[in-house]
Amino acid sequence: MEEHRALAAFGALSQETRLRILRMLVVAGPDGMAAGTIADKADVSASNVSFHLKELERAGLVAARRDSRSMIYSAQYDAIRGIIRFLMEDCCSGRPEICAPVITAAACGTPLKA
Amino acid sequence: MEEHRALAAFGALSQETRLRILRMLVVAGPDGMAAGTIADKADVSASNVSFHLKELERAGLVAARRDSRSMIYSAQYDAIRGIIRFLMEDCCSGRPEICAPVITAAACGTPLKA
DNA sequence: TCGATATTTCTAGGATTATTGAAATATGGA
DNA sequence: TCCATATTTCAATAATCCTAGAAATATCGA
Repeated sequence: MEEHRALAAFGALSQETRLRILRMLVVAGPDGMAAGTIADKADVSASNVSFHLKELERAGLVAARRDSRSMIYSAQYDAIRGIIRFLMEDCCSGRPEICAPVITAAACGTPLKA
Repeated sequence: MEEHRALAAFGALSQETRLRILRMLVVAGPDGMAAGTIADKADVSASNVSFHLKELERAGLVAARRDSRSMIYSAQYDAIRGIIRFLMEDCCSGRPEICAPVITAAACGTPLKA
């Protein structure tokens, strides 16, 4: 991931409503959620959710598709992976000891050797 | 890492100059770098570098200490780890398959089983 | 076609953030 | 003490971002 895209992604993640939306979409999975449903659950107005969804889309973190009258938004896992990787490469390239603990410890709750 | 701190960290990382500074400081290691040196290498004015360093400090990504006439700034590895972990927990809690590839693939260039 | 639903676009505002240069503060050495 | 160095603070400006509501667009069903 080039710096330019990383900057956009960090900018998109630095806003409370957007972070909340992205989290919801990650949990929702590939099926995604309709804009209206997102607005309801995130408790923001239609035009505001549209603004933030566009921002997330511009950053490549979500994708949109139309389903009848609804617009369905879904998280772009590749992009999320991209940011994590960007951070890791950025620190690890200089200081591998930074990431090592995260990798061995976190491991997404899934034991690495399982 | 609570959401509040994560938002601040993402905000700090979403600016070109600050991202550049943090990368330099990660490479510099625990010894850190003087504000003036950072300003030179990042090619920004003294007051501007001060502004951005304060922003990074507010986000907990760097720490400052005085050494004679210079202020030495150094990257806070714990905080960097914190963001990576935050992203991983956020996605992996809902969808473990997102992070798995990053963990097995990236691994900071260090083979996991070495 | 008409009306209802779902969402986006536009406009205007207020708020936050970034940049600049000048002035202020802190430190060390002559 | 005085001067030079290193950095921060301040004030003003420019730029960007967020929010809200009204109007516009798209889709569906009657």
